[in-house]
Amino acid sequence: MRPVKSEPLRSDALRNRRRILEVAWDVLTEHPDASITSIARRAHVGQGTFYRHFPSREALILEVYRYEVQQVAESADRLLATRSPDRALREWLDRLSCYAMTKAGLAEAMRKATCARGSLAGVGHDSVRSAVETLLAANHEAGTVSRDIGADDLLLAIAGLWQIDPDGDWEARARRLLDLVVEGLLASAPRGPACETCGEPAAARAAGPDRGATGDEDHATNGR
Amino acid sequence: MRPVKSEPLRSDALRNRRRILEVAWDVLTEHPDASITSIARRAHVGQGTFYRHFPSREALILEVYRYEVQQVAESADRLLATRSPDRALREWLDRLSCYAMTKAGLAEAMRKATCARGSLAGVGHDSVRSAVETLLAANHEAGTVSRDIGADDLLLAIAGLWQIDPDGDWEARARRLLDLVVEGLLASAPRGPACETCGEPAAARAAGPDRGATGDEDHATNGR
DNA sequence: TTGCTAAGCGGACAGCAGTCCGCTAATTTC
DNA sequence: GAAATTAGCGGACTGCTGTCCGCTTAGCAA
Repeated sequence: MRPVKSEPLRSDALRNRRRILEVAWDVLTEHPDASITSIARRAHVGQGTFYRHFPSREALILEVYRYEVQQVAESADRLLATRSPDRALREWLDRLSCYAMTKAGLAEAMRKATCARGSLAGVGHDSVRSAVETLLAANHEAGTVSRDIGADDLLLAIAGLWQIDPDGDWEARARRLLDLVVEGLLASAPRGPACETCGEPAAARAAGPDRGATGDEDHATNGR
Repeated sequence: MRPVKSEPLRSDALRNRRRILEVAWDVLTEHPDASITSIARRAHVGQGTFYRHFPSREALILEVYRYEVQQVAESADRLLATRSPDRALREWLDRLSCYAMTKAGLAEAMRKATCARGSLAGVGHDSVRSAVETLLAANHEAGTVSRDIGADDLLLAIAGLWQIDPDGDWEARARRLLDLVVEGLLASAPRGPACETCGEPAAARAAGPDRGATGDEDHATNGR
């Protein structure tokens, strides 16, 4: 218990922690479902040591990918600065899913972490969650999404993402899912969804599924 | 392996199977996360026997609640007979979530079963899946939902349902989730939801520019 | 009834998650 | 530097999932 970084760790503890993370990174990128036991063994630490640092498998994985996840989370602000709130939201979701899918094991972790009921609000998700909150807030402000919809609701709606098999044609499935979710979000807009013909609040619709040039923004690749 | 009901079971096998199901029902209603071992023990069968009948925990649970799940699944037809396709879909989804929530342990099983990647297409889900297909087909026909959206997509979209804590205020959360999903579905409609201002349909935008009307179903998703 | 055969049994077993606790050694105090 | 104090260590242990395989016995044929 107590994985929270409270007081400064003792030197050997810090060394162990780092070693575990290194080994975990190596092992997990190759065998996403390697056992905790094997990781502990390869890091030359006892089970007890492992669990003191990472209370659960998901805690480990989220920590391993923390830096990179944070990158994605932080890109929300940049997206909001250069795009309309709805487009920003959609692109961010694309990035999130893309990242989760390509980083083998992470999707799994997200899934499990979300699966462990209640832990959604738990460890490491915080950065993602707050990113979602920021994006939603901007959309609330712009009137593109109903204020009735909170971060929890959105996270729940995209829960399906973590179930997609990263080895299959995840791109198409993820796109269809996000299309659907985003359509739903925009349809909830206080000003109502767009109408092409009379052009009323059509702006809301802008975030089309095609998303051609995502080019510029760095895709937060490769951490560490 | 081979839980598929192929040839008629030998009498003792049948007896064991029934006994396991009985015990499982009792135990699971009281302790939704009772261990397989304990169920096997209380049913006076060996582990091997248990696993021969039910290859996984989820298989057991889905079998335990099979009759009731089937009831829900079958209600789809009745709903379709008395309501518009979109209303039928929505009401059915409400029923499904309501049932899953109130039947402690089932939500859990659904979650796990869906969580175990790939097994979505697996055991027991068949009745639910085909109900979804029926409902979607009706909506495709009526033009209320884009043909691009298949049963898999919908099941993915409502994956969040199984994550909701049945002990919390699941009703509100489920409602918001389903509102969102259904809005998204209807927004994808080829004829689109009518525009209040000018009455024109918002048109085909939702389906996405690429891959226009592919026509038929069989999304040929999910390889492997 | 008796014997044959394979379907089915069940417990031993391997491997894992997660806990516990006596021991070790890093750090602090003098 | 030595003693005292704990933070931290690590492996034994519990209980679980899922597999395997030698034994039992249901079902059948004569």
